[in-house]
Amino acid sequence: MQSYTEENYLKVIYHLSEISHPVQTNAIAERIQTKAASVTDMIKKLSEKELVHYVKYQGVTLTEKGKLTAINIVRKHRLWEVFLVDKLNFKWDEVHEVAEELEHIQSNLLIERLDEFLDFPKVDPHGDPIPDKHGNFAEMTFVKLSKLKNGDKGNITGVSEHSSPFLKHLEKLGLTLGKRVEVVDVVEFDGSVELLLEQEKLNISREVAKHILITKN
Amino acid sequence: MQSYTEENYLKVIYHLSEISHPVQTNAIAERIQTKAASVTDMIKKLSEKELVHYVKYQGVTLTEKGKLTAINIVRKHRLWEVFLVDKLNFKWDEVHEVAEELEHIQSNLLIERLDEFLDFPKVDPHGDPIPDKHGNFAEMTFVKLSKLKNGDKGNITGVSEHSSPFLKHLEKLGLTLGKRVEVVDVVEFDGSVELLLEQEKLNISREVAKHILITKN
DNA sequence: GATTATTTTTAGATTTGTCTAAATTAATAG
DNA sequence: CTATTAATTTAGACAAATCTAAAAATAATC
Repeated sequence: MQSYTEENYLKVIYHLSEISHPVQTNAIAERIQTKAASVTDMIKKLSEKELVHYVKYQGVTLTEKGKLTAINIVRKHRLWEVFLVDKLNFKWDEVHEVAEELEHIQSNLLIERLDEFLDFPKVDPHGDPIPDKHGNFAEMTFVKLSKLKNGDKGNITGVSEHSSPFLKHLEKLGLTLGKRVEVVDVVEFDGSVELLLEQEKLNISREVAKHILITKN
Repeated sequence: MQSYTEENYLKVIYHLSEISHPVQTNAIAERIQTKAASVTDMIKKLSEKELVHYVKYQGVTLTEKGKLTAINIVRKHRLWEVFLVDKLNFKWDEVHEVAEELEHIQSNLLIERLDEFLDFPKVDPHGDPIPDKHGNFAEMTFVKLSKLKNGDKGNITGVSEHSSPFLKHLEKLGLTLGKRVEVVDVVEFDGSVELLLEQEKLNISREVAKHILITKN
């Protein structure tokens, strides 16, 4: 059993692993809002518990055991987000902080029952995949909207940026999960994208397009 | 804002206040599974924060501020219990430990939405009253089953003992919340009670009868 | 009312997670 | 390849919550 704090470190290392391998001390410190020295201390502890591989000055990677623990926390986080949005009418930009707390509740029965109650969702309200109880993710087949060509069509199935300002912006534009879009034109000058959404034309910056995930069809 | 630990102390002091006034150090230590010395330390801290009145060697009582905090935790605990039983099909003897964790989640929005989602329940799965967001309890009008006389009728509306063995025992006898019972005879010899429950006769010990709460009608 | 017994408190130590400041290692630039 | 900069680690300290052992206060008993 790990402490609340240890769980947070594992989760952060897991997420950062998708960007850089191995994960460096400073990156963790920034995400966890703490100092590099504190991170070093905690990494040593996690290393003794065989949850991470650690080589001085080289950064950390999760062991199989650590990865499973981290994935389980991600599973709980995302299931709670679905609960908050689907059952308690939270908006998709309001769920993160509360889910950060709920993800640490210890009860396998609770989480399996919650999964069932929510009808075994495959993605959270941001389109991020929810692993099953064994830590397996369903295959996801989306591409960044910024990679589409003129005439390409598809549904919005996720976002790769979860800040409230970004999500609110998408909300205002009507670009929410499940919506169908068609690329009318990719502007050569600035890379911005001209879209067709429910018969309406709209233009989004390349920066925004990069963070919208599309399942082509 | 209080820590997880401070919240637990306040909750325990609140519950013990219903038995003895003021609450003594040892009683708290036993409930919190810690040592008397640790309790003294924490009480001093809570006293400095003006959450309890504390006089050395005389025990503690909650201040108005401390009482409100405690009631809010009780509110959260009981609402989560309703959620677990009504929505996730937990049994009434399975909910306590999980609710002990969930009661510390910090989010007013969450708890108000949960209250709404559960349709503003007035009692938890054990019949204990759920205070509203201002800390007010609905008036409860029940008596111990052991106080009823021959011929008295009423509905089971609560229990005053929450241990799993006791609840499982009631479950097996069919004595669950809402059930209507009639007292056929109070046995003079041992104080045991002969009941009529759905046309079936059954006998329960005085010890059990003392912990079943009845609304007469 | 003096003497035990019980309860509570103090004093000092421990653990977990954090910090600052200094030292060390690695990376980068000339 | 050396000098500078950046990242990381060590050493020592601190706050929160706990503990043990001893001292102090209160309660119970003869």
